[in-house]
Amino acid sequence: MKIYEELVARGLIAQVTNEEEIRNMINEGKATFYIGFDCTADSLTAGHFMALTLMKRLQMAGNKPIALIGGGTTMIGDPSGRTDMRKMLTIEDINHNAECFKRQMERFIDFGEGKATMINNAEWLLDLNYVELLREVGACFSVNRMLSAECYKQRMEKGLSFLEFNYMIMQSYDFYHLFKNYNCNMQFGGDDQWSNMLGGTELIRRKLGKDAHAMTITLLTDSQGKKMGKTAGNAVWLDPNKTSPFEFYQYWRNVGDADVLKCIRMLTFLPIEQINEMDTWEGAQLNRAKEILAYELTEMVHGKDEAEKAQAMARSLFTGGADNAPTVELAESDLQDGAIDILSVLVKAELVPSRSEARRAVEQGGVTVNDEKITNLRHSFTAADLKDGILVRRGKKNFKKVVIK
RNA sequence: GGGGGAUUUCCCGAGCGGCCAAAGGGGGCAGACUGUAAAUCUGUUGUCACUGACUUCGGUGGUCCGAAUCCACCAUCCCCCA
Repeated sequence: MKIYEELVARGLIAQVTNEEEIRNMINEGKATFYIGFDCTADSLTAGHFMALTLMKRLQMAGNKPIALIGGGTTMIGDPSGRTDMRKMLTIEDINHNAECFKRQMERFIDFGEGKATMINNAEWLLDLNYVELLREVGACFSVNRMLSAECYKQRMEKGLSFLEFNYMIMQSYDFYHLFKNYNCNMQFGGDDQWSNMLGGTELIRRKLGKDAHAMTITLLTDSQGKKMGKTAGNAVWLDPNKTSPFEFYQYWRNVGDADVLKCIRMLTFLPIEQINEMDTWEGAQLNRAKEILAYELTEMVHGKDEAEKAQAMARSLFTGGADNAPTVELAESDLQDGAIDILSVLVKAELVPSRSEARRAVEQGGVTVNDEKITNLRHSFTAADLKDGILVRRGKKNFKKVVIK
């Protein structure tokens, strides 16, 4: 199976400008393509991860990726799919974020000589001259057309600033620039980027009279149509300090039944045949598939050691013992009169954000210590109790081992 | 530039001068049922020294025994006209 067919089989392709040409080009390893990453945070997210795997797949097929860091475009802020304006970031933040992105990407993509390139569009965007740009590029865009673009639709009701309106032009200019200077003939991106990407191919056609291509990746959504890679509004980060390997593992371990196979297909590098076999699994058997998914992804992002640790921790936790639990150390000074009450323990272990929540958790029967339910709010522990450590658990999935130094 | 409207707890959104820590929904958390899933049901959802106290309703002052509610100014956003 050729790469293009594989991408189709994995359900990764959403839209393409010209299927025939793109298929031939990437199957023969002749594409030089780019994917842009705006550095709006100091870590990549699970969402970017899919783009990175795509980059890798294409690289393995002989194509040449360009990872474009959006140091310049981030100054503008992409309004696509947003209902309100992004917070404006300072140039320092953007540079810092770009650095973080760079480090994370290097783990996945081989940027060795001639294999892949990483560029920052700040290099050319920041020096643009306004009037020159208007005459050079602005003349090629029709405001009427731009306004009808899908990515601005939502914003037409709530308001769209001129700043953000220009995002499409910046992104188009990127493609034009890369096409001219790096022989980049194709752009990939999330499906929400489609209109921005077409802006680029259009610009290239107008300015240079040549064809460039664009292809979008299916947005990873769950069975209810919600974007995946988020928990309660927070992104699942690739940075282990922002989302621990265990949390990362658990996120994928807990995806819904309806979504497991889709995730495995789209995100992992397991052979298609193997995935198709799993397709027949159902019911509780899917739990096995979820473990595979979680392990595979954690391994790619955090390495084999971390993946194994996370898996062992998850297994032991849910089957009784929990030797691998994250440990919290208390000091002698945390005790009062030689003891510490359960509420304080919960707060100190960061299992709850406040004593009030600790109280509620206990009152509702959600707190367990060494597998015994605690119902007494005043239940307390002495230094002797804590010497060997106690396993404190809030709800089913949050737990810490608490020990005294 | 002129006129009008808005700003409430994580989000949306209701709020009469005292009965407002503030309706309702969403989301979150916990419990039951399960398979660490989904759906469903129940409870809960400002903080603390928790049958009580304290801090919240864009900001700052003011009126009043008492203000999310009234007044003044400031800030931000939206709409209409130009």
